[in-house]
Amino acid sequence: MLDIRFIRENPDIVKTAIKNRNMKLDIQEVLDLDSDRRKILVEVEGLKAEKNTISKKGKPDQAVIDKMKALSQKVDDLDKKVEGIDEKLGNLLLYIPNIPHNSIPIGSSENNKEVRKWGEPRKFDFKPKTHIEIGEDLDILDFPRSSKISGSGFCLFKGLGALLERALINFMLDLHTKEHGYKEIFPPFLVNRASMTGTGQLPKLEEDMYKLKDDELFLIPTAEVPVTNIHRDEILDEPELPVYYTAYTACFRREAGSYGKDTKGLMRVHQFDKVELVKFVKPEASFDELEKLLGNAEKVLQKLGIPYRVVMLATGDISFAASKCYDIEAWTPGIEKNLEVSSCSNFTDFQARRANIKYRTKDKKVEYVHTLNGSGIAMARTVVCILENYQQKDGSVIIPEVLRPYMGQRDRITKE
RNA sequence: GGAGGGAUCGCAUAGUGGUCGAGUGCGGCGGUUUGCUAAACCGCUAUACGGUUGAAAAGCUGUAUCUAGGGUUCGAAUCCCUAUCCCUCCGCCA
Repeated sequence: MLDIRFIRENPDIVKTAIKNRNMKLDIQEVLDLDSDRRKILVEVEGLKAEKNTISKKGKPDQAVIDKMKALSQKVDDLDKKVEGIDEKLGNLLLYIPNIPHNSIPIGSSENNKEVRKWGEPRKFDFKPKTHIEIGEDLDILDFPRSSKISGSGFCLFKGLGALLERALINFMLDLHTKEHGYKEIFPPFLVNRASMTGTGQLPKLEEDMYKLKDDELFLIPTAEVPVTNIHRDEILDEPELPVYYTAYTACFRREAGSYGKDTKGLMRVHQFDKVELVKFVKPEASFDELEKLLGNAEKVLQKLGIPYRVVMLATGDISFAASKCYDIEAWTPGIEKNLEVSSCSNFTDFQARRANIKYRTKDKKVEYVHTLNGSGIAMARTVVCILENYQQKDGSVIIPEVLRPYMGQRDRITKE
């Protein structure tokens, strides 16, 4: 959410931001409502002041009571008007996106900018199989049965496949806690509406979320939601910052409207595991912190030995709440794609304002923190990368060295 | 699922219809005193949204906020209703 005062004072910046995001949104109504609201506030607050003065005098006579009744009636009417405006205004503000940072390219996804590449795609002396074929041949992935149990878009890991999944989670959490200074969190997987609104999933993306109708709870689409909301409605002290959290959670996404896209195998599933990185930082540090966060996520792929590229997203491609965002795309030789395995974003004060997360500076001022998050990294697609990049001619898969301690020192996955 | 009890300023507590513009203690910040530390003493101590002065820093001022939302009343922290959360007990349960 943007600050209404910022919009009032910088309408052109907001309009440009909306245009650069290729969105159609008119902010004139917001400006009009805001100025109406302030006019009425002046009037109603004056009347309330008068009421307060009278009621402080103690027991009134009949004339005063009559006057107060009339005043109360006026105040009620005006209060209702303000309430109506507040509701409309609040709703409109929730649909105004963050201002993209001036360091990112303007335009649609075609203007995304590759900032670096790491690693060389492996050369195969045989035709590489897809992870689906590898998984079936090794009997570590079972799609027919996951469909039977749950439906399409789910996966069932078996044996060393299940162990690989668990090894990846533990490896990533250890890396981020021991080497990158994050505190480990294990949050609830079900959250309330206030949390979903705080991080920006609601109200816009409600149809993408799994919802428990009887309890008004949502399955989390990412650990970002519960972890960022840890500090919702709080004022942190400056010395506490920066706060770094990492969390493993399962993530649940309906993927409504994406039927037919990447539906094969593990590329787009309704439930997947992810290790997430979340930061709360001082405003002046947030763009440096984004680079560090990105580096932390890249480190996972480097240690796993999977080639990738880093892409800076253009104004039309970054998410609603983000000011700047990098995607990490890993190369997968079987399905021959660059798969997005991580997305690292700086939300500046956009989420903090929505979720009301602040900090108190040394000279006692209260300001919004900046929030960031990034996948560090998403599991299902990482499994795709490992299986396809490390497959051997004999059908086995070499286990990357860093994972071996988590897999009983085993060095390859073979059919059991 | 059932029965009770509770939620007040960072923490602890006082407050059962107007003098609450929320008291007190602790903590925190600033000051006095001091060779240093402590103690003692004095002062300050939240957030949001407006208005206004100012170049700005900042100040002055209004309104709202005693978990949240409704209601009663001329007037609500206080009375009533609902929701949420916490605690105790019973039942069920990994």
